[in-house]
Amino acid sequence: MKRTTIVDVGRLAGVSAKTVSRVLNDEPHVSAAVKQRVREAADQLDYHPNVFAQALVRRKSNMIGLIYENPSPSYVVELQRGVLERLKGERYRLVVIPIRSVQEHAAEVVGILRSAALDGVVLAPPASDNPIILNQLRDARILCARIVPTRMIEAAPSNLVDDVAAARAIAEYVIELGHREIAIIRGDPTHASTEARMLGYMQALHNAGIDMRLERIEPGLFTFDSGLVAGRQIFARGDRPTAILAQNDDMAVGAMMAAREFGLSIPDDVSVVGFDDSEVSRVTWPRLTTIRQPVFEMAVAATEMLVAQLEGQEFAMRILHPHELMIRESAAPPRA
Amino acid sequence: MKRTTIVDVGRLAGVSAKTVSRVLNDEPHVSAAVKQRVREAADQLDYHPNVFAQALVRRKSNMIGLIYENPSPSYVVELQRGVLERLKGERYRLVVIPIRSVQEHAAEVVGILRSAALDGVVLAPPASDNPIILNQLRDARILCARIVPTRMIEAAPSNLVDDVAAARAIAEYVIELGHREIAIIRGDPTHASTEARMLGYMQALHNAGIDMRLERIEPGLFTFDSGLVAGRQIFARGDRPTAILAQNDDMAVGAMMAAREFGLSIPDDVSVVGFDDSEVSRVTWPRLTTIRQPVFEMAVAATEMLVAQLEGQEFAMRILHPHELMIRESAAPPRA
DNA sequence: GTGAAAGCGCTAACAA
DNA sequence: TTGTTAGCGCTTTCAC
Repeated sequence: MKRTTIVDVGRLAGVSAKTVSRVLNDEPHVSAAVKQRVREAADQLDYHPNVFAQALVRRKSNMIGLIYENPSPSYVVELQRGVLERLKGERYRLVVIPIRSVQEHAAEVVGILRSAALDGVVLAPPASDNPIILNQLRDARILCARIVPTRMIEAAPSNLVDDVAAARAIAEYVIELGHREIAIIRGDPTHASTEARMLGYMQALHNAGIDMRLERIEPGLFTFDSGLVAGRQIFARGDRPTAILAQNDDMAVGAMMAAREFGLSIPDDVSVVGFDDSEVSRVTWPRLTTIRQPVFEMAVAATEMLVAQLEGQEFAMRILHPHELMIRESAAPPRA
Repeated sequence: MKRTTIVDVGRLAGVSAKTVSRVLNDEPHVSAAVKQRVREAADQLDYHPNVFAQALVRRKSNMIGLIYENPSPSYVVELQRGVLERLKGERYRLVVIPIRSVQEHAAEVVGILRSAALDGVVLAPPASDNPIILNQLRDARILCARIVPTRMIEAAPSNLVDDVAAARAIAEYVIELGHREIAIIRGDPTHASTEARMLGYMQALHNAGIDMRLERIEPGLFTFDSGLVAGRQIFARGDRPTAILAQNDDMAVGAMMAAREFGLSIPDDVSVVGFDDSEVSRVTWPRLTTIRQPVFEMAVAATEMLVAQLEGQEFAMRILHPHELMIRESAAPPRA
């Protein structure tokens, strides 16, 4: 029980293997008649090319990877949706490569990629920022495109957002609502966005002449649970803030849950805002005021960059994606 | 700039290519001294095997696919997490293959799989139920393991849940709370679970002597938006039910959102229950009473079955996974 | 426009 | 215990 090969097709069509290869790869210099005979023979035999034989000789696998940490499910979903959207109709396949902690396992990553024999990878943060990964990728000649890197911007195609300005914008919005007693829930400290967003918050607070007290800054990990824990910390203390800035939506939703545990209603007793505009921000009640980061669009764009590179076409080296303040119901002026 | 091959390693170690192959594949009959020399040479040259050459000759790609439709993000996330969990430390890679509509595209699926050259696939519903896909998979000799199939149970390894009993259980719970005016939001009609869950609901209602009125059954698609629409329909009508049974969590959350639009509070004015115990059920407020379907565990088990098949080991042909009623705060006795 | 020969990097089968 | 030979199925020369 052997599988049908190019030779079988050639035999049926009365041509050589090479000619079959030419037809199937749309190479020029084949007569129309032969073309058709070969096509029919291939159909008749239900021929499918052996992708390994092709990959072996072409040195190209037609597989790309998506590398991410998995703190926030909603973020990961958007990311994958974007990559797959761009790959639709393309002959590339997506291999998903979640890394528990990029920080800890950076050195192993390229080994994984090599043995997976990927043509290229889309790097989500914090892998997109990791110099070890970037250098090894370059050495191994694996192409990449990045989502929201903050360092080595020129090293590889990048999809950027202005995290600082975005964070400043949502903080300014909260301040304009009248809040001055504000707590912050930070993201994973190994992600560069965490510091960038922090900086944006601080600028807004500073400009408004608000003194941020250090004990009002809670650590988090971009997960719902970490937001829940941070929220409990915040509400357990005596001097309750009137607003919470969470560095992503999952943590914001966690903080909202904590508020309920303390019998606080949102936004009447406390306002909560998030970051990312992920799916969860639209399905909670009240719906979450947040900053839209076009994660889906960035994933599409990164994949576009990668595919274009692989095909030897022109591609953008960097795209700055706009953010947008999404005003919903989770933030309101503080009680008088 | 050629990549290093087994021959290069052999040359450095002073042995033949075949011996290198033996060492690297942990085959027996190699002296300890040679083994070490080869290992060192491989390290020194930073040798990585060419997986295509291996795949070509072994007829095995070490890649498995996960086939799913993507109605509910929370479901997909659990599914992937489970597969990846089992694959951790294994040399298999995961290729994700979302299908827009299995119903419509069943015939194309196997072409996709063939050209992707996967060793096997994990089939999530409704692909796990699709006879076209199952038959073509068999013909193409692609192994599979299934999650919650309802038909052709013996055709391939299956992970089952008793959807009917589970649905009956949650409906009984709602009835015991005292509800008699109950609306239902159905899932995607192309998924077999939709009918199974329907049946379970009906049994509970019937046993309690409750007459289900057809206009109280709303169609849905397992998505948040479809739940929102269904909820609006339900609340827009004059005779408001006191409880809603939604066939998954995403739709339940949509229905909760609709309730709020109508100024109804949950569970005081209306109880809502879901199905699946997905992440979203724990992050909404009130938290959703639902039926836990061990999606993660089923994905782990299905992957286990698949890997065992691929390795020629023993594997279970069917596992029945338990469901569990998760009582949270979204359902309560109706107002007196 | 078409085909023959060579080889991608590896392993199976056999030989030594 | 180790090496030799012969492919896996395809594409890349380079002839014709």
